Amino acid sequence: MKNKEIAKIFDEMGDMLEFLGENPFRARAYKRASQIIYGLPEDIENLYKSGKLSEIKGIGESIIQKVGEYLDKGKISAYEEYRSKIPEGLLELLSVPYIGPVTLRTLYKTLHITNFDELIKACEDKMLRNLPNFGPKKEENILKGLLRFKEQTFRHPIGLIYEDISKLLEDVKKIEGVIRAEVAGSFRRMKETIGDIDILASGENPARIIKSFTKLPLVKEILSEGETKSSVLLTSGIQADLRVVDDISFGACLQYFTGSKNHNVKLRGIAKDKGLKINEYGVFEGDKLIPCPDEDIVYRTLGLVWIPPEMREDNGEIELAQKNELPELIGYKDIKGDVHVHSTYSDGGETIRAMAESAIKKGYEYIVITDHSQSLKIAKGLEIERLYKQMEEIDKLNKELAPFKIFKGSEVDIKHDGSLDYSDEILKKLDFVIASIHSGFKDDEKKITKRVLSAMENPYVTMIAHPTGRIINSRDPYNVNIIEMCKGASKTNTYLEINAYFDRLDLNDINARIAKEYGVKFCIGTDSHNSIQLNMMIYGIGQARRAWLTCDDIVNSRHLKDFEKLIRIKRK
DNA sequence: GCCGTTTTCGGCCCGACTGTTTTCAGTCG
Repeated sequence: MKNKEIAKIFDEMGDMLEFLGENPFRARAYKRASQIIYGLPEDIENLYKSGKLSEIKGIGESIIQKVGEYLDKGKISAYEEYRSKIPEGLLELLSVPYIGPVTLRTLYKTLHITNFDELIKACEDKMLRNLPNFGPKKEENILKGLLRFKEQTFRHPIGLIYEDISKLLEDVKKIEGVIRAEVAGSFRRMKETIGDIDILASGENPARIIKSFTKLPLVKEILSEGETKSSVLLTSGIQADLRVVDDISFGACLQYFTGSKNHNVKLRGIAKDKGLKINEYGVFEGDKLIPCPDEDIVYRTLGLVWIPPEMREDNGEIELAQKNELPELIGYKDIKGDVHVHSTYSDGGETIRAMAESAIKKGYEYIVITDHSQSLKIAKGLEIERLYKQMEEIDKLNKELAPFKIFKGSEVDIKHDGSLDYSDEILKKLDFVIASIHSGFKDDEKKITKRVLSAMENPYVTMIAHPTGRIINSRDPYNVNIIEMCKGASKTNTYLEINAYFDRLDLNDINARIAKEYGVKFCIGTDSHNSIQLNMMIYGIGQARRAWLTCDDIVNSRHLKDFEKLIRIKRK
């Protein structure tokens, strides 16, 4: 599937046009097309061939022609032409704070800057301050931005900063004069990674609230401080922004700062068509303010129903909200049990009993213990003897802990030839078999897809875990053909996992949405190796909500009895 | 470059903050 690579080219073309000083709306059109293509729940090649690409808003004649050119020849001549005009690596500087297209163009044309190191040197040599519209302060900021950029090139996985953010929010809520406070931005949309933290507060005397905010213990450096808005750098190195408004504008402001940008741009377009104007203070009819203390009023005023934040990416959710046809997403409390849990039998840190008791405390009805299989020596994979011993222990515990149920499972390796790490005779004895790839990540598409497909053909395999193997900020997905995998899963009634572990979150939102189109059902599993990690379930649910999944799609949102039936469905 | 039951041309979201200016350009979200 070439969606991602094509999206990347159009994104870059947008940057190039901006840099070259072309019509900014043309640049934006490319970027928009890029985002649309990136989020497509279907293979772009199919859409192109069936002529359905032209039905998508934001994709016009010129983009379609270029998509065709890429599918045909593997490159786009317009892109190649722009690229020949711009030094390699120069556009990376657009990601540096304080450097936009205009600044970069000036730097390139006057000082002939073409990369990161040259720009650092120019700043240190004080070469920037005498350029038109530059000064010492701007030079200093750019240097700071460069150093910050060098330190922190990755976005933060949501699971790593969730607790920090919750703590910061608590601190903001305690500031004198604050009436309400919420975290907005990509955090509220439950994106798998977070760039910076957006906090929104309402209260009287915003300037005083801003002042208190900049003095919170977590704050390392103040980047900007105004009457209603401030940006700071936290001790953890993450940027946090606070915006303070009157309580009557809280809903409008929360809507506005939750984004995404594309979602908001479209909403504003709708407002405009209705003769209204939206900004962070509310909806305006001429000069008349329609107060929006709560977010749903913004949507209602525009003739829409309220849209869950996780869906706000302008991927079709606005059109559904206009028709009141939004799916009822799985809720954060709808999961009835965890299907991917390790114990001390393999590489987990706690006993089966400890994990089960923690699950009971969370209100779960069941868990599936899925320790590694024999050949994964590095993780103390279970030889058959120990697997039997584990089964006995689970039987005993189940008598004691009923009606809570521990299912006997295993995370079984898919070997290089596509066979599984236990024989069918053994697998038959388990309630829930996870098959997953832990080796041969570099296999080509054909081979790795075949491995996964043949695992799914096995009647005892219940689910494929972390189906693309990617690790956020660390390992690219292996080259499995998503569409073939989805077809296979659907055909064989094999579930696909949404792995909730903070740096996996795999399937991700886009792939899970594609899978749903093919009729695939899912389980969300935390891959926990200790009881605290059971809490990561929320990140998996967030990813599922971003994929528009409902309880009907998620097998472990079912109560024990139904779940038990659904995990046996293949064996009949 | 995209879009349009008012338009096939002329629009394209909107405001805060900073640093440079002396009324505004650039960046950011």
